[in-house]
Amino acid sequence: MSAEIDESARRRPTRAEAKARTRRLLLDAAARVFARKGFAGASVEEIAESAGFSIGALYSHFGGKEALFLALMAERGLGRVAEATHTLERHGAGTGETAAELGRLLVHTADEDTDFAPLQAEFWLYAVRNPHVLDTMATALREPHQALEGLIGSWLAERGAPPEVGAASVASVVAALFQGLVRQRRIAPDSVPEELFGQALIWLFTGIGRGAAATTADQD
Amino acid sequence: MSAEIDESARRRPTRAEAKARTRRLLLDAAARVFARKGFAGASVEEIAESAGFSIGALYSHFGGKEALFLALMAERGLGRVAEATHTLERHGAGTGETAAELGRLLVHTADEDTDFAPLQAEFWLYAVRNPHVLDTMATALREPHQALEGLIGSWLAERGAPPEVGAASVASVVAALFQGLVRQRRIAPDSVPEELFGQALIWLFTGIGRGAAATTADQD
DNA sequence: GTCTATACAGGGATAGAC
DNA sequence: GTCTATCCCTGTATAGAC
Repeated sequence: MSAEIDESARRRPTRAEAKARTRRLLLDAAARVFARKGFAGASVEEIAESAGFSIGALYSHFGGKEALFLALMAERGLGRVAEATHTLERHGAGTGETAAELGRLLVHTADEDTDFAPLQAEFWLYAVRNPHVLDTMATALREPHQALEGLIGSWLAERGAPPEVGAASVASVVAALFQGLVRQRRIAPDSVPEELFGQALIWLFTGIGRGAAATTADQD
Repeated sequence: MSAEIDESARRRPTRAEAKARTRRLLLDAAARVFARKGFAGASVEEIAESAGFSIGALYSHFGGKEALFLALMAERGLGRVAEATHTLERHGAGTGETAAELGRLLVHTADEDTDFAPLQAEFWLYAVRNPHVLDTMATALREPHQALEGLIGSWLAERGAPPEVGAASVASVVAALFQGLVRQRRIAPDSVPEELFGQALIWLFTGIGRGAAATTADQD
């Protein structure tokens, strides 16, 4: 995990580096504990101990429990979603290969990165309950959402989609679908097989490509 | 809300009726408070007072905070989703009219029934964190999910979808999409316009009807 | 910067009166 | 059945030592 740190830095960490390391370890621990116990259910003691420090260190770096939570939200708003989007850029649109890739992404998020979805849910709940952090949340979401939007814009162009179809709307649909399926898989895995996400996107993009218009009745 | 109770019952409520009424009021209050404060953040005192009773009454009807929460989960697992599905049965598949109806359903759920989504999130988090209630949650979900599945089965048949397309999978996709869009709308309303849910379903069903197969590459 | 010790508040649960 | 009073644990936050 810290293999990238070069030798000199490892031998003589400066105070600033040590401080930054403590901060990072506290944030990692906070992500784990908040995901597993929730914001209200988590105690600062458990977070500090899980990071290998004491309560005092936590209060020194962050003002308290809420400040720590908000810092986490700002720094890791959407986890590794940016990377995932980048991965997808290597592929075309709606092919079987992309679908398989997306299936693996969903399975990994739901079954292996088990802290991701609960932490996202905690962030969402906190934002909904505290209107003054709604903006923070919306801001954290904007960047990855726009990355997805750009990617989808290319896909739409490749497939010759009608110009009325906005990439932003399609991006919202894709993101909603992903989050919804991940959560559903956690409580009823059988109802969300690995291929479903990719399959749904194929359906979606096929439908868009075939010019199903907004207010138009079906063509039967 | 209690307009259906006949006159005689209103004049002389038996002890059993009074008890049932207290229980219902406590459950209503619990739904409100749990939605607004979360499971850990809610206090039994606030729930009891919000219902117009004291802590003692709550402990008499339910064993405690957790038992109350679980009772709520079992009784209202998915809120008014069953009714919503029933509403949709009055319409055909993928028409502009149905789309408009679905848009209104989403807007109502996101903007007006403001306690719904947070309460669902609390249920989900609790189930994910306490494996022994995962079954309870899955069970509460099965019935409405099957209703949706039946509805979608008819739609698929009407539109002449390929037989490989399973109604269960499509139902998962539709449910995931709905939940995802509702949550997204709460933090960034502009990114989820009223028509989006209906529009997405039109895309989806058009794609399915045009025979976009699972592992088949696109037909360009 | 990080630790230990402590003050202080909040809330879950129970006992007994009515 | 419902209420009031109380016990006791947990957890946040702070103060001062090193």
